[in-house]
Amino acid sequence: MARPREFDEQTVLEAAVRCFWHRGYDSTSVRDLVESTGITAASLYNAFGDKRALYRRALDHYIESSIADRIERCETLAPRAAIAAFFEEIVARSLGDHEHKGCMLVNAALEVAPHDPGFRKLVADMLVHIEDFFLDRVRAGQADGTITRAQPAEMLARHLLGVLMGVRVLARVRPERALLEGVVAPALALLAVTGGQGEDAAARPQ
Amino acid sequence: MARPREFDEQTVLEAAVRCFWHRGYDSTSVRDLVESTGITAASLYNAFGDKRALYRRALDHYIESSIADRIERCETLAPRAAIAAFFEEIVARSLGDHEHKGCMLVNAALEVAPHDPGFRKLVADMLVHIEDFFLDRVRAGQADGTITRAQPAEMLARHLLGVLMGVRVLARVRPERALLEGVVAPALALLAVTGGQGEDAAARPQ
DNA sequence: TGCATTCTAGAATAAACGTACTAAAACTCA
DNA sequence: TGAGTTTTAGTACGTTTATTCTAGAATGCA
Repeated sequence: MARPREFDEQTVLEAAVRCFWHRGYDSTSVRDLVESTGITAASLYNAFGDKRALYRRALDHYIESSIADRIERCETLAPRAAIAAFFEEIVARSLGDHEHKGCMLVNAALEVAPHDPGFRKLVADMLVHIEDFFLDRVRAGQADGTITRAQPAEMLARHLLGVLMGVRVLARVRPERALLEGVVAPALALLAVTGGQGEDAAARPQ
Repeated sequence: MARPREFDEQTVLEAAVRCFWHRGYDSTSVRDLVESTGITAASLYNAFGDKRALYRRALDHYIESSIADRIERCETLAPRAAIAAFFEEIVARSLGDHEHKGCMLVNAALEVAPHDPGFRKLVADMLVHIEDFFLDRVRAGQADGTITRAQPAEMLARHLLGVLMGVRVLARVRPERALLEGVVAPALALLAVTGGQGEDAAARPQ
């Protein structure tokens, strides 16, 4: 009934992610996007609306392919292992990120979320989702005795979320292994069952 | 010998800080700066060079008046109190920041530092300075027995720096007291001397 | 084979951008 | 007071921005 697209939407989206991830929303021009996606501005506007809508699609794509995927891979592991694996992957990725792109979600949290309610909700919801992953694993660990009950699961989960954000920020400016691992290690140690005060109450499950 | 300035450089700098802090570097136009500082573009270029140089001056001013000042106020307190007071102030400020401006240094860490070696060094050095403040207080606490020796001071300091960055990011998207305090509380609890394993070696100083 | 539709390419648009220029005004020192 | 200097105010400059328009090419269905 009509002429079919010559470009693959998925491929274009991935190129857009690369652009926005690397330079952020404002510093990425439509010209950059045209060059990097290989399609013309007209096709781009026709297919995605405007620059902001394309950014939204790119961010969604990043979240799905990067974050949601990582959570899915970790959430089936044993509690402590899940959390440790999650952070190990983050540190490894951060150290391998020689362009200092960081995490596109964290970048969005600082660049677009504070001034745009739509994006703010998107980012906030995703942060809740990550927090829920931590919460689920902490609760499971507290239930099976592998994670301390000296502090409420909710608090530990929030702490882990905060540490995650911290690693993502620091990695963009000081991508040093000792620093990033130093940030994470105490958080993991904190989860350990010490046998000291506060653990007694946790001796009997539930 | 010449006509004196009609504007006060300090006042202009403070207005520039407000602009850049609120909207970041890219989203702040020279017209915004002209409007907000009250001086003309010519005066602005004459006095500060170009937009980037003005941003640099504004960031320096922010660092000096906001961060360095806070560290100065806290570093004379007792070890645990210093760290607790530091975070209390951060959380209070974050919750009172209804424009979601966050911390200008953290914003710079994500917007300009990754692509500009000059700014990257400035931000990195400042992060080291904050880390050193934590390190100094942790060491003092370990020396007088008020902070755990279960983990090396360097690691605890790095962890605290990471948590600080995390709070600053989260506050811009989810400025909820429970969340921010939940991020911080376990970090403070971590510093406590538990009397459990690892503390024995710390019984005798040095 | 044609008609309707939707694609592509590239030029064109208007607004906003950082910056530079011109001229007048205001000050200090001789 | 006048020479010299630097600040002002306002405008103008050349880019770059996001977006749209005008063609023409390519397809599916009748």
